[in-house]
Amino acid sequence: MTALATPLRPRKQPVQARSAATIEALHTAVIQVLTREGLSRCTTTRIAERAGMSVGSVYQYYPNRDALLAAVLERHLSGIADAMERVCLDSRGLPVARMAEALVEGYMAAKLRDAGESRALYAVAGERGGFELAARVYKRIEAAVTVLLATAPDARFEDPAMTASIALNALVGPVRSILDGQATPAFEARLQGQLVLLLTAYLEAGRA
Amino acid sequence: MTALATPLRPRKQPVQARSAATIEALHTAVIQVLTREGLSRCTTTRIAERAGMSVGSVYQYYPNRDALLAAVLERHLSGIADAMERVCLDSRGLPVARMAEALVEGYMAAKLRDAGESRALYAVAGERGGFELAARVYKRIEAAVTVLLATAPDARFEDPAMTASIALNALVGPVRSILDGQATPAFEARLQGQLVLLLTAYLEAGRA
DNA sequence: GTAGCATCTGAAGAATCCTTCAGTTTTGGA
DNA sequence: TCCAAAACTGAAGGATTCTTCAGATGCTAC
Repeated sequence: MTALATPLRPRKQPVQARSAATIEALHTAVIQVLTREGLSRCTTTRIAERAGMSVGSVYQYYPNRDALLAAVLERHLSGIADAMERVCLDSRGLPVARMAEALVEGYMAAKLRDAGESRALYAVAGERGGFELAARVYKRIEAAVTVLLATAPDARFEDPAMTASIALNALVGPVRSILDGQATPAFEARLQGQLVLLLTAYLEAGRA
Repeated sequence: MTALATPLRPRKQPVQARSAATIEALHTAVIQVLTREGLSRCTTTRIAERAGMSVGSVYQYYPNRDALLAAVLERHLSGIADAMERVCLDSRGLPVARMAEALVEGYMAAKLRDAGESRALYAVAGERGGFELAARVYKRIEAAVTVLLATAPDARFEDPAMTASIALNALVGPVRSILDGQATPAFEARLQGQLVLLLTAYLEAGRA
């Protein structure tokens, strides 16, 4: 809610190799505790125990619990954004139908790669700096998609930024619904087809 | 996570008029504390204080904090579902383009009517019974939309249930993005137009 | 091999929180 | 008017949690 930017930053950078491993263990422990216990029981003690270290070590790298959770969320979201930016670069100049395909496949792949992680972090994204963090990362992706749309040979959009925003956000809900309920690969495939249809129809209908 | 159905139920029904008022005050207090303090600081004491009553009173109606939060969330979601079911009834037999309009307008109206409430409850929906509760309510809406789609004179869908699910979930993301960032009414209107375009294009493209 | 920095440990203080319950106040009907 | 049931009160027990810090341990460069 308030400006918690500074105290949400990590505390120090790893110097030796083992500390990098510690941070890694910490991050995966967060995911595990989150899925097994839920956000409210995702406590520093439990995280440390799961990571096989002492509570004190946690505070060596993060000034408080929220900073740790924010770091894990940020890494996750950054990964998604990286993947999407790559997709956008690789799809420049394609017809919009192909862009739709690429965007859907890229987003689904990125989110479903570590389904557990994605699922677990939804709760974190709904609190504290989570909102702002997620919003910032989505802006990144939106910007990339906006640029991408401008390169389409078979379409020109009146307001590419808004089109990009709608297109992206339209994927969020359906993909999350897969993650919440557990879907079979077969169902996922059908759903991917439907999402491609959704985006393609929207993009083709929306060109000026 | 685990089966907490029973202890999440309210504890007793109001008999006198004042107790109904108490419950009402409790619910609005939850929303207020939620928006002002966030989920983790949305404590029984703070809620009671905000509602102008003693902590004990809270436990007269709800067996625990989670049950109270679940009740508030349930009422909110039920309201959305009611509105959407009404929209579906009122739109039977219309061409799919009109259905798309009605669905978008109905959903946006329902969610934005109490924007603060919607915003506040996203956090609650991401924890505990929130998942299941939200899933259940969305199933209700999906069912209504599925039935609605079958009445379209200008389209027949191969898998109406999936089409309904995609269409609905596609609205979730964009509308939430409005709620998170604060949007001007002008922007909301433009966005509504885009969502109508999105749904219309999808439904018209998806008819068998 | 050893000095010195990097990491780790984990008990303990301080702060909340959830929930209960014995007792008080209010209400509505007889 | 009066009383039994309904509501409400709020201090206190029991349980967690977050965070710190003084000391132990591991690593690496010299």
